[in-house]
Amino acid sequence: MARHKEFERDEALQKAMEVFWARGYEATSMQNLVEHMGINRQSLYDTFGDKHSLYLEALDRYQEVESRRLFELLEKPGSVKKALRKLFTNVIEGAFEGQRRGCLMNNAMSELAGRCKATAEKTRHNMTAVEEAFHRALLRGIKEGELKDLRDPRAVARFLYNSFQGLVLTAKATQDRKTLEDVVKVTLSVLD
Amino acid sequence: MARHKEFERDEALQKAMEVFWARGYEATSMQNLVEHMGINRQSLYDTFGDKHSLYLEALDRYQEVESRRLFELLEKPGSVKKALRKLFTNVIEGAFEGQRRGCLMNNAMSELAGRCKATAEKTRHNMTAVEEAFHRALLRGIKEGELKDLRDPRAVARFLYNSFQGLVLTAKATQDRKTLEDVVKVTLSVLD
DNA sequence: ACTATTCTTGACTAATCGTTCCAGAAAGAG
DNA sequence: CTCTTTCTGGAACGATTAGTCAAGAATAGT
Repeated sequence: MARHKEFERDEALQKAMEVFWARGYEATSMQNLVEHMGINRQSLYDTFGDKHSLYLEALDRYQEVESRRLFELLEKPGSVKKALRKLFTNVIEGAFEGQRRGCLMNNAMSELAGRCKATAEKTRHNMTAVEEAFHRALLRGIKEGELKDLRDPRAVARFLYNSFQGLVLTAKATQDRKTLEDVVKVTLSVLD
Repeated sequence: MARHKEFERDEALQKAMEVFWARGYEATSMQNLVEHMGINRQSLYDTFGDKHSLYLEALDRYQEVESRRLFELLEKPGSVKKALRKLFTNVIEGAFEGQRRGCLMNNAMSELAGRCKATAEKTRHNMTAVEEAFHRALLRGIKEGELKDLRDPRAVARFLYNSFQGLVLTAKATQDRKTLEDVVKVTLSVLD
């Protein structure tokens, strides 16, 4: 047969994801991708197809990697409330790191979901996954007696998802810690 | 002297705003703008400078027009809760109109605020204005006896802003009315 | 070693990007 | 009318865009 690839597909995809994450879809050029991914232009096209296909694959990878992180945090034994607070606090901390790239799914939703069906599909899938994770966490908190018996845990899970995405966005515009902490405070007060 | 402009500056700016609103900054080309604004390419540059300056002016115009609309809705005599519900419901309805362009400030925050100081500044200004409007509405509701004595109206106002922006975003990804209504239901339950 | 396949490389499309230039048409002031 | 200014339209700018081509280097199986 023939020779093997000289790069790891997953590593290259990871790099591509980071570029899209930081710059968005339109503002990212193939030249940017070639440079950051560290692979050749032709290899890029051979391996991932065109820019749009690569973007969609990057969304998939983000979904796998970042969702798993979220699931682990929420499913770890211990206080559900503390886990949720940790999650929201992480977003606040993100506002003070240099990049302020937000969340790739959030960005995709804003930039492309309105005019690209595939993107809308993937962000919707992400939404249900996150909502589901919140829902499971809430049910666990109730079962373990930490949370009061919420009237509608499904609605609260959706509410948490919404506030979470809102916070990611708000943290792009303001660096005022008090503002962001106020949001988290009131959001989580729904659980009391 | 010389001849007058053959177009209304404000009308042209309005058109430009609509294009940026629907397509975002990067995805909008000067060609798009020329076509939709209905003015000549050169006139565009003479009147508004370059693309970026035009975008910033479009943000200003959005701020003026849409904020006034928001203020009027919230300051109109009558139930504050109903006004808030109306505001959030409007966002839900927006999810079922063809365009799904969201909110220009929201889009700007997501696409540019992370890497453009001027945009960050303008979106931050918008945030404080909206937060302020929510705050005034809450105080009015309390004074008029409609709302209970919230512990921290400032924090609740920020929370409402955050949920509002979150909803605008969420409505880009999902068309499931129940999901969006669940979010509004729990969000507004904070006032009970 | 030979051959078949595939990877890598950099030059190369054609189109589009934001922006500018220029010539001429239009219109107010004298 | 003339003069002066401004608006208009199209052509053009160089840079960059996404994507392709062709040729050589590398490595597998035989």
